[in-house]
Amino acid sequence: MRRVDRALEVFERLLAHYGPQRWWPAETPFEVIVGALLMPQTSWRNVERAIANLKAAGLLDPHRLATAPVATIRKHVRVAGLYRVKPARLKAFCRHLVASCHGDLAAYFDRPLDAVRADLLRQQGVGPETADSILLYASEVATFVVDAYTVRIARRIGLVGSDGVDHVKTTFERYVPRDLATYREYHALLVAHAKATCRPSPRCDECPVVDLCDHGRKAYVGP
DNA sequence: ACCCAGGTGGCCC
DNA sequence: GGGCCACATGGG
Repeated sequence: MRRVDRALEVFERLLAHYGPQRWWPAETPFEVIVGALLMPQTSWRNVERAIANLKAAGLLDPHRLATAPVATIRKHVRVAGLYRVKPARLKAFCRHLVASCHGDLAAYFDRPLDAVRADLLRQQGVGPETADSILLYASEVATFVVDAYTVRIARRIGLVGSDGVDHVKTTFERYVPRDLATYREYHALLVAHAKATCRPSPRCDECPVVDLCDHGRKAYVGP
């Protein structure tokens, strides 16, 4: 099977098996950004708790976070771990938002894509995955988000070899039509699938794309 | 008592 | 530029 067909069939089968995921689980674009900054190496459950704490304290707002003491922010987001870096990143990002666009996200995103992405990558704690997550789910840019799960699954289904993140991203973007809803859904489905079966010790008999995988066979290359 | 989580930044070579 | 490593909480 050609790789383009495989990429599309896997999407269809994941969608059929898991159903629409309705990602990103946040109420506003700003919440998406806060969640993305709190996410690294942390379970979504704890990120949700941290966001709920900020909301309850009336701090879930660019201006409020930009001026709140880091110690105060830390008190609320400690549950998300890495508390010596994440609160500072959160505040710094919000200060940047206020300084560059008065906290108006629509204005922030209203620039050429390359400029926005480069600006995101300059912010503390924002790497390629966080930047693309923000663009895809907080803005409306059809860019393919590649996280550790995506790399692992892409290798399992034979879409790529032992290539790096950049190659995985360009591969998906070449084979999957550049459609916002599709990119959002595909990434959400890959995470759902990873959490369900495609962990380092997968249950092959439960995998909905098992005949496209090499679970338990030598062709599998991954962490 | 381990190991892991939807990465990132700072090292070192 | 690639290959390590610390980071910190909460859950399996």
